Amino acid sequence: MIAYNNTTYAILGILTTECNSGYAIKQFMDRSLNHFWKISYGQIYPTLKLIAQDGLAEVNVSSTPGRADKNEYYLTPKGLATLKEWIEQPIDQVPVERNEVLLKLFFGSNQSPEKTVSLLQDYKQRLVTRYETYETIEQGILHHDKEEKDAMYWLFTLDYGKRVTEAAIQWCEHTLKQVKKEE
Amino acid sequence: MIAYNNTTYAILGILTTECNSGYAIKQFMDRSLNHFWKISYGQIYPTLKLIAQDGLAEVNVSSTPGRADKNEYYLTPKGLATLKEWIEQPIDQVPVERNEVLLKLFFGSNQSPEKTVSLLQDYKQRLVTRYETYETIEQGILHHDKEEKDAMYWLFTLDYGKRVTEAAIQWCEHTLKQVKKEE
DNA sequence: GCCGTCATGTAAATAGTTACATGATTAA
DNA sequence: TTAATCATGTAACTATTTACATGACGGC
Repeated sequence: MIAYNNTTYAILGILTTECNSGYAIKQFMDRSLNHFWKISYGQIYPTLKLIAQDGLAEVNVSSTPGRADKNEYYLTPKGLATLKEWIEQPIDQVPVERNEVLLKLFFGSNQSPEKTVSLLQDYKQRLVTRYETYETIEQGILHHDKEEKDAMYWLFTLDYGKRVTEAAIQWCEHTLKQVKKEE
Repeated sequence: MIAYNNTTYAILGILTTECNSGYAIKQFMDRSLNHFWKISYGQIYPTLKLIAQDGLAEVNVSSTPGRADKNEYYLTPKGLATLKEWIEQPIDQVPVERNEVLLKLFFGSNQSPEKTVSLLQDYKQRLVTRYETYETIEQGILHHDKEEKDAMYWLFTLDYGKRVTEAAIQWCEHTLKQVKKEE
């Protein structure tokens, strides 16, 4: 079996839900996978083409009068098998998560402590906002998608986001105290 | 002033330390920035060339008899100014950290709970190993680089890594319990 | 004689974003 | 009339990794 990249598998995965067009996939991603997998149309449309070409999905052009044509993709048994095989494979390595704030902080001795304080305060603020977004999405799932077969798994990934973000916020607070001592 | 990418700034930053050749930069990165910024030779050498071209660093070819020539780069005042300016800029957005484990977990309903348990156990193991690596590096800095002007900042970034990794490990344990109930 | 370390570099492939192009409908 | 939503797509650019090529030294 051919190996695809993770973005292709992400799209195959979304095709197991109600979403079946490029546009719908993007919508779905922006609302739910956004915190750990994000892609642009520039990747979605060519990937869908490839998926269809390789027989992992079948295309159906749906025409609604007075609406642009919509290409609907439906997973074939081969497509579902390819997805399942990938899910079962253990990941080969945990990738390095690039962090621009840490990169700037690492070279912080070339800067005044006050500027470092600003950097950290700004970062903390963004993390707090992110945390609140997670909570909002979580509430949405709890209220509207409780019967959805995937709901439990969606909540797991959100819980991850919340826990890791909370740890990062606490680190900000702790580090801010340390840096302020240097002023 | 021209805008460079973060990788270029990372290299400029490393040039403020004792490291001044492509090879030394790679060594340094692998030992210290590795957990939040990783680059390959394929990026380092071309970037160093660009940095020199733009007058951000000067090159000095050091020849030791019976050794390959070494290109030593030294930051110019312009290079240092460029670095400082970048450090001071607030980051424009916190990027999405891609996570293959979360991606597989998100589509977990297409798989048996036992397989999900394996996925999480494997992930947890890798995170524990990572945590231990951070502790080792931390001890190294505390014992060997205490007088180093950058040591405090290096420890801050390690603390971040430890806290976030610990939160992820705890999430694994918590989620494993939940998934096991489904079996 | 082989392996690890020191040392520099390029070419090809892959991955991904951004900007652009198009065009219809609906609601304010 | 203007903005938002629906809908698809491509071209150019940027970023990055991987694989390859080269070669000397020192220790086992």
